[in-house]
Amino acid sequence: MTVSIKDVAQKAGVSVATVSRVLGSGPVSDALRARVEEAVAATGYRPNLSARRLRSQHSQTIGLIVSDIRNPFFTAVSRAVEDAAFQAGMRVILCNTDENPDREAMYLRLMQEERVTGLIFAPTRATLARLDRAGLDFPVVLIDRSGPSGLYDSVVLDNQQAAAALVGHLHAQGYRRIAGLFGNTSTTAVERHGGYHAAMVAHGLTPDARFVPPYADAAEAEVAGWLADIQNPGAVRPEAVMVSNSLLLMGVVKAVRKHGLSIPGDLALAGFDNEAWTELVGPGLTVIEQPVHEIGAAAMNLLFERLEAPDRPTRKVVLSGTCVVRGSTAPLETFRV
Amino acid sequence: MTVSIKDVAQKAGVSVATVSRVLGSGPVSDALRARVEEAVAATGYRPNLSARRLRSQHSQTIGLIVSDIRNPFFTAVSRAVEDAAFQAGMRVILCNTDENPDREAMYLRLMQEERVTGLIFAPTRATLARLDRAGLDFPVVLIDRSGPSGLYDSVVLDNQQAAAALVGHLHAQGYRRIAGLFGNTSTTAVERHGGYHAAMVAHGLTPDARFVPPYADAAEAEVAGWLADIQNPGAVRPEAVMVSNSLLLMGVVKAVRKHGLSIPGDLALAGFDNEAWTELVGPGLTVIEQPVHEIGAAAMNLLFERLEAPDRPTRKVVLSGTCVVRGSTAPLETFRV
DNA sequence: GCTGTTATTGAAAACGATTACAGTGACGTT
DNA sequence: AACGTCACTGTAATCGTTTTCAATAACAGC
Repeated sequence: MTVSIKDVAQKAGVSVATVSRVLGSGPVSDALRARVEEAVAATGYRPNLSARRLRSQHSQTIGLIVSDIRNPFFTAVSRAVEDAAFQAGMRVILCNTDENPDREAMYLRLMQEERVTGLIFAPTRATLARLDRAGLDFPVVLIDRSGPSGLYDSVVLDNQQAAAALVGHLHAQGYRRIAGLFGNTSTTAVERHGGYHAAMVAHGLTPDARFVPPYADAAEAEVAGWLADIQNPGAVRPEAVMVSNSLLLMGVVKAVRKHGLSIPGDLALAGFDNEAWTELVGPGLTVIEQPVHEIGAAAMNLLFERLEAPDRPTRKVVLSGTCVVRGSTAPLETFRV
Repeated sequence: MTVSIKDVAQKAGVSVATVSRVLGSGPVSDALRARVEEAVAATGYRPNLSARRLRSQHSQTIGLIVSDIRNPFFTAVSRAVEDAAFQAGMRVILCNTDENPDREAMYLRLMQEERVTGLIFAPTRATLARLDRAGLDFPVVLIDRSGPSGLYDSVVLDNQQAAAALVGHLHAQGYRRIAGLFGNTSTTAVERHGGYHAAMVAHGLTPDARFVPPYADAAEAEVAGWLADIQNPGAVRPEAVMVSNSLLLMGVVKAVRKHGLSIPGDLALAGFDNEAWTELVGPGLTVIEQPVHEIGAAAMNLLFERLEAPDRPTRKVVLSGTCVVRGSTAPLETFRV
């Protein structure tokens, strides 16, 4: 049915080797080259990539395993990875794990069966802990999350510094009771909590950290609890909250709106990820902007460099975020006297 | 280096055929099966998918070509497609075309070289017009965009009806000067414009449609033009605008905010795609919610059905959207007497 | 004991490409 | 004239599987 290199060779009256050389790069006389190209066009021949990969032992494929492509951070990263990959003539296999270690294990197995050239991976804490023992025979670059173990190259945000910057900004704007809201599954949240905690202490403030499952609902419920106390003047309610990711941030905004309260009048907000909508909500939300495209591109670079030099020591690329200040953290005194 | 089925066979003292049968499904005695499984575990053997695909002539791969994965609509669809694919033991190759016909052509070629089992494709109008002549030898399901030609299965929203519903809603709320803002590349926009136009005429209103490139900036600039006239009481400015996709909608919101105007007081808004942020912006934005997950799932279903019955007549699955009413289309009389 | 059946098993032929190797002229050198 | 070199070109091995086909053994029926 489908036309193979042999059919092309026959039609052009040459050997398969010659056809292969025309398609790839080898010495072929102009006359034969023309005949072959004509035969290729006439037959509509397309090389079979499975056969090519099998024979050449190069899959030209890189794996990308993230928790959920619907998370805009990973969407942007994946786009950067795919652009870089296709530019280098490689394909990408994208997998969503939903933070489920079983699925992570299954996809790691898949990566081995695909004989991927390399893998870019945002693992859960659980998988990260036993990644050393997975026996992967291709280079891995971790993104977004990474452990202290220097076994793998990685690209991460400077989470400590970013969280500290948000706390510092809120402090400078006059806020003192600054709560922190964090997801309870990723190492990212752990690091951001670290930065939050250190900065609070450094400013002589009392940390007040809450950990919730990484869903908007959970954040909304948590914050709804605080806000219910608003009628009670005696209650000590946070004046501001630092939120460790955009999904939780969305939940917090929902809770505030549902209670008919105002930002930042009743609660100041600062979060992570400069998604398009953060500019449009209320007075605009102050966020840390991650260099998402750079993170994907840097991961690909690390991967390519490691492929060239497998034995160089591993590196951790730490990129810093930018604090985008908007109305959600307006100075306290401008609206409370 | 990497362990092959031959190594496993040798270690277990059996033939490669037996190993293959253990891994797949074939008659193998319990004794040998145990020996093979032990050898597999001991060697850490992983079958080579390229070899398997080459030999079995089944790629177990489906292609997914969209314009940009960062468009939340496609993000959600892709997630649905991937879930369904992995459930069926298949892989997905995801490609972003940026609405560029050259890239579409290149990725179509790639799909042929990968010998994909099937393709799910959101083509530009240009590519759609010559898709018949592409000579693809695998089934294709079109999503989001589709022509009248019944050559391919497709899954689309009932765009005419949805746009008409928005116009009808705006009309019912008391608005009369209702502008329409559409992207100028996709068939989707064409259909939505059709629904808009018909509904306007049906309500005895004068259509006022503008077509812009599908970027937030373009929409923002367009609307900024209208709003500049606000000081001029003689100018006939739209009271409301129906926007044909969420990216443009974002641009419109930006323009209104930048001019310090209010929604819906100065301009009522209705758009497409119920993204999370539309609930949080201003008074909430009225939108048509597309059944995104269903669209992806339906596309996979059509694909699987066609694989089973290649000759059945093509089908077009038309799903209808839901109108989610929010504050951006509050009744005109509530704020203007 | 001979034959037919059943259940396993292995040998070997694909699948469709790349590539090492050898062969063939043509041509220039000595 | 003999020989080395150069530039192509074809033959055949190979990548790691699956699958066809034949071979073998065990066992029942006669």
